[in-house]
Amino acid sequence: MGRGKIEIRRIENPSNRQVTYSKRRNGIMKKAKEITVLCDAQVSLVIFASSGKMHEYCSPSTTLIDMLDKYHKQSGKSRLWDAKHEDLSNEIDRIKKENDNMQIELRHLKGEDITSLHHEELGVIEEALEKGLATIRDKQMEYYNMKKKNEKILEDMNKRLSFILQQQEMAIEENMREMENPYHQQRVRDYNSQMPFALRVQPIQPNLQERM
Amino acid sequence: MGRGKIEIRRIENPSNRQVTYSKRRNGIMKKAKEITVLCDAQVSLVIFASSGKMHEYCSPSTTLIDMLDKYHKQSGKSRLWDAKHEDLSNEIDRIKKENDNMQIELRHLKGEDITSLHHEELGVIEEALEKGLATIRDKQMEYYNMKKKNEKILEDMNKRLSFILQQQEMAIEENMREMENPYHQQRVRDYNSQMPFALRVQPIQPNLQERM
DNA sequence: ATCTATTTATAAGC
DNA sequence: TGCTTATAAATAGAT
Repeated sequence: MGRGKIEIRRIENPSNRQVTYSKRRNGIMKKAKEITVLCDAQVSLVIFASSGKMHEYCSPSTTLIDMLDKYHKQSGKSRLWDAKHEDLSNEIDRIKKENDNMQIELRHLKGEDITSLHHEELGVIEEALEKGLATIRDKQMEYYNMKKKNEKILEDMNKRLSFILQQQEMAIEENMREMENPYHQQRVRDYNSQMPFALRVQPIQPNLQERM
Repeated sequence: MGRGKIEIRRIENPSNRQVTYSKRRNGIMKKAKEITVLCDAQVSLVIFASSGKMHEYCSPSTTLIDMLDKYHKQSGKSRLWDAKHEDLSNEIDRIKKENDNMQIELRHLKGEDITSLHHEELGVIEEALEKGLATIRDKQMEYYNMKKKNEKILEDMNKRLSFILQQQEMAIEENMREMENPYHQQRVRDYNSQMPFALRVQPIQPNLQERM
């Protein structure tokens, strides 16, 4: 129902998908409210967008908990809860095992708990450490090079600015010698007091914006 | 939407109400399925008719229980079900977080995913790697020293055994020259054939029992 | 968010 | 329920 007919299959364009989601979610919510009123029904509706955001509707006369109780009784699926508990327990075991393995690996990399390791295992760890260290040091080197480069740029800029400053000072002194009347002297003082601002150059070097 | 417009209020005629209920229930179910497919959403829908009859829809990729689990987390409305469930859920969250952190640390130590790290963080990692590497190398050194020590012991033993062997061979040759009758020759052959066994010394050095 | 041309849902009737 | 059809609603696409 719209300008064009659409096939009922995943909308690939994320933006379109989001828009359609909002519209249709509102539509369903409205329908849910209507059927509760029109037909004296009880509705529980929970929707999760792919983004994870949730919306819910529950008919006014009841609560989700009541609905679940009723659901429970009618479907006879009370064992689902136990099964869920078991699933959760299993997942906990699985993750814990994964956790332990990682912990051991971490400790080994930090040189802890290595007394029980064989020569070959030590070799593998050593290799991993060397590789990691090399990569980290490359990155550090990158950082230092960048810093050095920035320093050089700043130095160059300093030199240039100093040079300009000197030139201007010389020019001013020369002017002062030339102009003797009060009007001219005033102008020279003005010029001088504004100099510092003229030299406040912001060094907008892209490298300086990077993380350090 | 139909031959006539209707107000959204309870349909008094029970028969009409029942008919409308069926039609609209189907309509909502259809919409629910469509939004699941179109927008990659997850929907849980439970409807009770005033008669008490229940209908439900749940998106294919999930279960009512999972939906409720997510609902639980997002809405913060606890006590949707028993405390056990909540405990298990919480523990999973906790362990998963721990897991993620370790995973990140591991990856960093291996020099992966480090582009977003600051200089200081890189320094910390570098230090950890250096420390680990030093410890591992100490251990390796220990191993090499032990091996060298064992080698030396074996060499010494070899020298001693060679010396004894030589001595014995000399003694035998001398005996052979002295003894000429068959009886004596037989005894010498016996002695000779038993020699190798006499020299099979088991080097029971404690160092050799350690892991390598 | 708002606007419409169209599609879809559905009220009424059988 | 199922089918039909006139009409109300929902909504796709554009702005």
